Amino acid sequence: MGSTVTSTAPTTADLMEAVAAVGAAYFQDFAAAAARHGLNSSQAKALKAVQEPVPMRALAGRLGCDASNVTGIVDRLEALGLAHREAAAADRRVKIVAITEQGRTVLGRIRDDMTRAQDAFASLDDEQRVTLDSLCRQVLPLLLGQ
Amino acid sequence: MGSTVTSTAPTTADLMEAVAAVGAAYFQDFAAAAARHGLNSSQAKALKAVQEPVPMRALAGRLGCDASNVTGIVDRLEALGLAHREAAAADRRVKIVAITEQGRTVLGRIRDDMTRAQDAFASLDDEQRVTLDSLCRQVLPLLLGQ
DNA sequence: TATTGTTATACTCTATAACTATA
DNA sequence: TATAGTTATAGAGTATAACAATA
Repeated sequence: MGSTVTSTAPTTADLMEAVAAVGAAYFQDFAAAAARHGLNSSQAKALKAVQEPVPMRALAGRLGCDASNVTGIVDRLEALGLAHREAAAADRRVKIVAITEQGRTVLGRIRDDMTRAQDAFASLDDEQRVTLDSLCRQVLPLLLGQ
Repeated sequence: MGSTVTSTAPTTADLMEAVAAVGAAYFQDFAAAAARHGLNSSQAKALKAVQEPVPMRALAGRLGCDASNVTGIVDRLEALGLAHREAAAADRRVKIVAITEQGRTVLGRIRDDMTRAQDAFASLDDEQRVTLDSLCRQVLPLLLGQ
C-alpha cells in the first residue's frame, strides 16, 4: 500500500458517523429484501444462522435475544418451509434447527435482492476490497469489547 | 496510494457481512451510551438531529419514523431539559425543536461514553482514516439509492 | 381544502415468569 | 436439582386514523 495521505485525515467522530451511516443503510436494504420474501429482520437473520444446524438455545445466543422469542421465529420459518426442527439424538430435550433446500433458495434470493448493497460493494476495486476488509477486521474486535 | 493487492480480494458478500458487523457493533455501543443518560436510541438520535433547530415534521423525516412518534420523543427530551419547542414565526402551525445548553452537554457525554467505538476508530492511523472515509463516501450514495 | 402537531388506538417485537419434559 | 423448549403475559416502540388549529 502507498504511504501518502491524499487529504486531511478525518476525526474519530467523523469516522464513527460515516461507518454508522453505511451500516444503517445496509440494514435497511437487508430488511427490505427480507420483507419481499415474507420475513422480518429477525427471521431472515435466523435463516442465515441455521445454514449449519443449530440448537434452539444456541440460536437465541446468535440472534442476541431471549430463548422464548426463538420459538415464534422458527415457527415462522417452518410454516414457510424454510427450516425444520429435528430432535437431538444425544439429549431429547434439545431441538436442532436446520435449513431446508427451499430455505437455501430463499436465502439466496434475499442476497440477490439486496441490490443497493450489491451495487455499493461491487463497485469497489480489488485494492479497496482488501483495505476495507482489513480495516473491518482491525476495528471489529475493539468494537465488540475486550 | 499504493497499487499492490497484499492479499486475496474478499467477495462482495464478505464485504457486506463485515461492514454490517461493524455497523451493528457501533449501534449497540451508541444505544448503551444513550441509556446511561436516560435516553433510548430514538431519543438520542433526535437529540443529535436538533443541534440546529428543526420543525417537528422535518425531524420525523430525519428519524425515518411517523410524525406521531416525534411528539413523545420530544416530550422526553423536554422533560429532561435537553431540548425545547419554539413556535415558528412564519407559520403558527409549526413548532421548531431546538437543543438546550444542557442538551449539548449530554450529547457530548454520550459521545465520550462510546468508549468501544472511540477506541476502535481512534486506533486507525491517518492513512487508514483517509481510506475508510473515502470508501464510506463512495459506498454511501449507492447504498442510499439512486 | 390542505397541512402541522397531537391524541387514541392497535400491532409488532422483545423480555420475564411459569410450565413440561427431559437430564 | 438443573436445563431445553414452550407458553402466557406485559412492556416498549412504532404506525394508522381521527382531531383541533392554522394556512
